[in-house]
Amino acid sequence: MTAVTTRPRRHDPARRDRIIDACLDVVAERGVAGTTHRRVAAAADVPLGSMTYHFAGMDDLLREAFGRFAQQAAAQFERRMAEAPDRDAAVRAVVRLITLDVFATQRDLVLSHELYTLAARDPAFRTLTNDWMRRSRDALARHFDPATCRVLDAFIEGMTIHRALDTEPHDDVDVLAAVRRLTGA
Amino acid sequence: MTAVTTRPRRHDPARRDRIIDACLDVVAERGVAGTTHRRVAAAADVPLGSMTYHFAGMDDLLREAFGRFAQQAAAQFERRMAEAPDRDAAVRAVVRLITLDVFATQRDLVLSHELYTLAARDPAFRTLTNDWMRRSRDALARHFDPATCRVLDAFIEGMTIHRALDTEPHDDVDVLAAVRRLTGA
DNA sequence: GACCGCTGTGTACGATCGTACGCATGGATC
DNA sequence: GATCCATGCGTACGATCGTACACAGCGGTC
Repeated sequence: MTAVTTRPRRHDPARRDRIIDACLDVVAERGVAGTTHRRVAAAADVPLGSMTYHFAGMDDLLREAFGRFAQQAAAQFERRMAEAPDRDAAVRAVVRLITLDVFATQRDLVLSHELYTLAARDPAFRTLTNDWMRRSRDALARHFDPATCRVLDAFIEGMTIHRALDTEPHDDVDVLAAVRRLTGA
Repeated sequence: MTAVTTRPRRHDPARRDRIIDACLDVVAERGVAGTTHRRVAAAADVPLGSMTYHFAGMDDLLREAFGRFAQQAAAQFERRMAEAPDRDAAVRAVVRLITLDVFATQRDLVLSHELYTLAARDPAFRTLTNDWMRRSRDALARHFDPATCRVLDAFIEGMTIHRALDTEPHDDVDVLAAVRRLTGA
């Protein structure tokens, strides 16, 4: 019935993108466990039928969504590191990444954990995290040797997680000292 | 009908424990997303009704299960560190933790990630990770100063994750060097 | 040994899920 | 402007979920 509403539906290339973004929103809010086709469709304001039309299934959608997330996170990391003119500036950039930048928002923290959780079980998602890690290390490689890049990247990871989950106050000076020691600066 | 089978059902205190352990098994295998009352009941070999009898809901069960997991993981960490007689031995113990011990099994890796994911969203689970982190730091405190304990704990975390997710070969010598630098040894 | 209350279980119900499938719709072709 | 076909949507179905609730059966009490 009705059909009185405007129908500019034909050929909307942004629709698929909107679904992917909405999927990340739903995952951030309810977790992968609580992410359903219906909820994503509602968040993206598309009909339920669009879900199975654009994506083979939930796994397919999640792969695309987290691919986009990892891509954006890596790009942001690269941008931050590219701004550092020299080694000392790179050290301070790393400290800044840990103390406030990357997972400043609860959303990004949750999404990265959800991705790691998927990657821990599913090799398809592990390629996403591997690419992300490689790009991070490459971004660091402009200023540090390969072995240092590896441990430094892991250190950033661990510090970010701990600072996000820990309720106790943090001392940024300690982070700077640790990065200096780790990089031999 | 039937009722011919033996029925030693009365007062089985191990049943509740078995459900908790089975819950961890199911989570490790299918993720929190795929963990249902029915699957846990089947894994624990208890009737479905037992689920709601022993636990208020899935959240309640997960809290207990991950509480046990975090408790066991912390105890294992403490045990490993307690074996180190001096500072140098502690450094080598940390390296061993990173390179092979803690998350040697895929199961533990998956479970810890699932816990972090829950903690990132739910404060109730965050207290579990906080206790775990505090115990880890306290175990390290026998050999290192507080600031070092914090960054070292985070480094262990990050390295463990990266080594578990990364497909490239790892160099344990680099890890030793990094821990030495980080601890000022 | 008859009775009773509590512990634990079986089952059924309503909600919600993913997915298949028929059809509306609007641009392309002549 | 009539026809056709691919794109995209609405809906309905079967499966599976969490949970409520009636009741079975054993240990304690007299």
